[in-house]
Amino acid sequence: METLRPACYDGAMRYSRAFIPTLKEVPKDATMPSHVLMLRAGYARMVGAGIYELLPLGTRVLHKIEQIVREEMDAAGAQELLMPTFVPGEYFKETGRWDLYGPTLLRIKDRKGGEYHLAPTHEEIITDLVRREVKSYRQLPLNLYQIQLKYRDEPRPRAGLLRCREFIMKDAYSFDVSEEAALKSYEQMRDTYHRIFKRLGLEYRVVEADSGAIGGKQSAEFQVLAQTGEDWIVACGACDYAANAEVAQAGPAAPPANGAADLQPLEKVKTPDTRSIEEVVRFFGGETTAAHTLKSLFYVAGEDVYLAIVRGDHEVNELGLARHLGVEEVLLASDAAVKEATGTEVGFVGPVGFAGRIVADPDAVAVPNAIAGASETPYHYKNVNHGRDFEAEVASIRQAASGDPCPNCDGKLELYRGIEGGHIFVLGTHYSDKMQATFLDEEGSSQSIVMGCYGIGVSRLIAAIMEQHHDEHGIRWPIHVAPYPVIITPIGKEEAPLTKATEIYDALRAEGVGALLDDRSERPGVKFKDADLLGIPLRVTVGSRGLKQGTVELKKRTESESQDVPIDGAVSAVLTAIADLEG
RNA sequence: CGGGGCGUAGCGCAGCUUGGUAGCGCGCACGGUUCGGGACCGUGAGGUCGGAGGUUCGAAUCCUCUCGCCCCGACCA
Repeated sequence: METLRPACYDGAMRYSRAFIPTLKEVPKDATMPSHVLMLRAGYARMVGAGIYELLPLGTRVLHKIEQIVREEMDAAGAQELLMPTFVPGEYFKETGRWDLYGPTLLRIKDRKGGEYHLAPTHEEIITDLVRREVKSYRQLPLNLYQIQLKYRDEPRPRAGLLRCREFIMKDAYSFDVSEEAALKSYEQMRDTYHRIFKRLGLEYRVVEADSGAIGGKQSAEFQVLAQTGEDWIVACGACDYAANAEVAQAGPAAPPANGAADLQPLEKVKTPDTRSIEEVVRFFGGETTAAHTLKSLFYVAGEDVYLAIVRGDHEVNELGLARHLGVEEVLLASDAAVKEATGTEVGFVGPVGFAGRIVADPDAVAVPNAIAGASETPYHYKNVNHGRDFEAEVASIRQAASGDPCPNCDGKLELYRGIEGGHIFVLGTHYSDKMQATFLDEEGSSQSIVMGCYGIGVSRLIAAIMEQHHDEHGIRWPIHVAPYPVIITPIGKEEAPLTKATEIYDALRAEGVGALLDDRSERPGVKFKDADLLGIPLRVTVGSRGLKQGTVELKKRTESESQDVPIDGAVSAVLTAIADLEG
């Protein structure tokens, strides 16, 4: 048992000497559970927006998580290294990301005016290292990782450690001789991440995702499920399909109930004060629902304007639209731009008569005799039909929603909120081509190294675990990440409880268990409240009452009842309970 | 970037409308009583009222600018 226990289980501590500044009241700037709890329980403090200091308890949790990550990464054959956070700008300039990253990149000038930045990620830096040192296929494959600070000047840092401008990330990079080999590395990292997330005690889903600014071809996110998460993900109740809502595909939605399937003649109706779909539905009344209407949105990409059409009860997936158009991103046109392009007030634009490029979702073109803006204020058309009244490129550009059919099976999609805890990518030769990171193969010909990259938001996971593991009294750490697995709480004013508690504490230390001994001269209620707030998984209560009967109490943080154990058996009972919680 | 809210003691807040000695609770220090789920009494320490400028005999309070923090939205027609 001793050999299985990581070294960081040690570091037993007397509470009276510990720096654990707890708060009785909820700090006014915190709203999310993890944010409130990390402040109240004395795990972290804010220095500036999105900039935090981890106090001793927070640091211990961080180290526990890091330890798990290291063990699993090392087991997968990855090797830890440490790159700088303060880096010359030339590498990002080489791949174009100096400009691409925009204001999110924290730029610094040195005394000579040289341009530097604080690294938001390290593809360029590590690719540079590898291109200098790796020359032969014999040196591959390689998987290198680090755990260190990252800097991103987020437009809106929020929710404590969940979205920071400075945060701790585990970033790994794989280098392979071929696409197939790279895919194997990717699969191996996926397996490794599964082991890590399970050991961290997290409920999560792996979802298809957009690869975003990192660039690359395939990626998957490890989404920690939490109502407070920023991301929307959809997952099938019946099969494995799961995706970030940004990229989720939905099967065709059920068509709207519509008595008249025959095409009716187009009809223009004066519809004052009907800017929203809701208002349009109310205006037409009767059987009309949002699914009978078409939502027409103008998007701008560069100099071009596009009209996107989705069914009235659906939302445009902007990422999907951008992908269809083959552009980096699309922005919803401003009211003024819409008026300029169409001569119509926002709320009355529609596809009929629009001369530009129209992209319509399959569910939208499937609506017979739809209601849509007439591109004339204040009018709508009734009985708009695709193919007769307007022509559009048909492409799936709507967001998946709860209850949509699964694209892979007969099941239904369900919508969840998630916290992006990890993200793995197949990068291909995106960076190695730009930076000439090549090797000589068996034939002696030069090939681009095929890359993958794999990130885990380590400091974010501290908060993510808290989001999943807390109750109204405080945190409930899974044993593997708890700052201390057990707290020993002597109560009563006599000598005996403290003496006995100290004996147990010393015995546990000797077993390599990092216990917290609450030797403060506080009243029992205070100690119990603090123990619950801190979230220590096990509590041993040593009171004069129990001592008279020769027992102490052992209580799990997740259970309301404690059990009496004989004094002499206390240490082994704790060890058993730890092993039990460790699963 | 846009919109909203908030900056007064370590934390949570009142005072501001109607300008005139800066307050309350928690926490902290000391003394006493208490002691199995955040006790009680007494005494005390602790504040450039986010910052700058202005109006005024006088500004936490009125005016202007500025900085910081939190939340919502990323304009869904």
